[in-house]
Parts: sequence; C-alpha cells; structure tokens
Amino acid sequence: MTKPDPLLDALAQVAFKTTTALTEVAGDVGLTLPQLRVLGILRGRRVRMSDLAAYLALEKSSLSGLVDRAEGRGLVKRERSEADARAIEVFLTDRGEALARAIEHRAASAVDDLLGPLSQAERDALLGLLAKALSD
Amino acid sequence: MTKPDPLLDALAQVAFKTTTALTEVAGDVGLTLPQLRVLGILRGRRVRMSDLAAYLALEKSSLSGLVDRAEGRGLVKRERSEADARAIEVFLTDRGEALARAIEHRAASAVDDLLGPLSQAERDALLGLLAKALSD
DNA sequence: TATTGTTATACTCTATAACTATA
DNA sequence: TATAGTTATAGAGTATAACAATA
Repeated sequence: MTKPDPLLDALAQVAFKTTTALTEVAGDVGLTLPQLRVLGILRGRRVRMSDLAAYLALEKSSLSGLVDRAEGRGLVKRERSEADARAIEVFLTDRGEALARAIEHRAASAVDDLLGPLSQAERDALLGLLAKALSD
Repeated sequence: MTKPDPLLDALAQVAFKTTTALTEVAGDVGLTLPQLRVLGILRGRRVRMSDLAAYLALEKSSLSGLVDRAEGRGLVKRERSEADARAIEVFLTDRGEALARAIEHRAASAVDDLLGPLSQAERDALLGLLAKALSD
C-alpha cells in the first residue's frame, strides 16, 4: 500500500503546528499570519518592497496589498528611496514596533508550549540542526 | 534593543520554508496547500467532516468549502455516515489517491532539498526530536 | 438541547495582466 | 529595455452568523 516518509511527515506536522500556533498569536492581536511575518521581518529594518516580496516568496502585487493593509492600521510606513526613485522602502511605525515586540513574547511562549516534551539539551540540539538546515 | 529568541526564529523560518516548498509542490499539480493537506490526511482513511475540521484547526464552514472544491475536482467524495445520520464522511477517490501518491514523492524530494546540509545521522537525530516534540 | 453540516456574507491573501515612472 | 511598484480583477481560504436535520 503506502510508504510514508517519516521525516517528511514529522517536518510537515511540526511546520503546520507552528504556523497554526503563530496564526493564533496573530489573531490574538488582531492580525493575520502574513501580517505577523511582515512585522517580524521589519523589526529594526528598512526594506525595499521588492526585497520584502522576494523574502516572503510573494508577487509584488500581493505585497502591495499586504503593506496597504498594514499601513492602514498604522503599523508600517512607506517612503521613497533616496538612492533609487523607483523603489519604495517600508519600515515599522512606533506602534508597529510595539506590536512586534508583544508578538515576539507571545510567539516565544507558544513555541515553548509546542516543544513541551523536549528537555533543554534537546532544544539546544534541535536549534543546532535547524540552524544548519537553514544555512544552505 | 531587541532580544530575539533563536529557537523561535529557527523554528519559524523552517516552518515557513517547509510550507513554501509544499505550496510549490501543490501548485505543480494544480492544488493549493490546504487541498494538499486534505489529500495527505485522507490517504487510506475515511474521516468525518467534523473530525477533519478539528484536525486542520478550521471552522466547519471553512472545511465545507475546501471539500466542495476538492469534490468538484473529483478528488474526494462525501457519504452519509451509517452510524450517525447527521455526520458525513469524506474519502479519496481513485484519482485523489493517485494524486496523493504523486504528491508524496514530490514532497519527500522537496523536503530532502530543504534539509540539504544535514547528514544522514543528523536527519535521524532531527526526526527523533521532531517526533518527540509531536508526542505531547 | 446539543451536535453535524451547509449556506450566506465579508474580508484577507494571492496571482496574472496591464499600467506608470524611473533607470 | 529593464526594473519597481500599483491597480484591476478573479479565485481560494477563512470566520461569523443563521439555518436545517438528527441525536
């Protein structure tokens, strides 16, 4: 019959559990998951629309809407780039920074719950493996 | 300034990378990520709508639409439960099973790429940690 | 009364295509 | 010509609220 790939299954399940948890955190503060991602990426940074779209693996037009809505809520601002008059840079407002901070705390707590059964040593090992997987 | 949580960051990034990869796999076969999840869960199973919704962490109404579209593509079928006349069970059609099988191969390959830098021993260790995290 | 599922409605997310402005 | 971004449009996903049928 079927031949499941255990690593695929485990990774997919953890990924879905993580996004579900982050979606809940976002909802708690009146955001969606993509909005939470934008805030997370923009913490302490000023990013060009095209770079942000590439990082999120979204089309430019999708990002326009995302940023429109975030801007409408007063969380981010747009500013024309001085170096390239075609480009627009996005960054967090004070309110956006504050919300991003609140989200970070809640998200860390949610992830902590998710990893409940793991000891500190196991968490360290997991971090090492994840970091290496991300290093390619 | 800020105090990032390394494990939160790494887990979130891996989760997003995984879902991005699975979204691409889904797109390759004309599906969306939620549809891919439905197919993956339904492999070799017959599940009640309410159970499927709970598993996916979706409202019943959201699942109705998801299953409507999958049924419209001939991938799943609905059947009234014999045990409880209120309940409806969903299951894959032959075409749905075949597509789920094709997805499994592509997804395994995509995850393999994602974990590129990890040795076999590290993959085994990662699987162990993920499985334990999921065991709560 | 409680549970199962659907429908109606509204909003968010996303992509494609066509457009403007700048390089 | 190529790149950066927006707008228009359409489809999918999601939640809330109201509903019908069954337990």
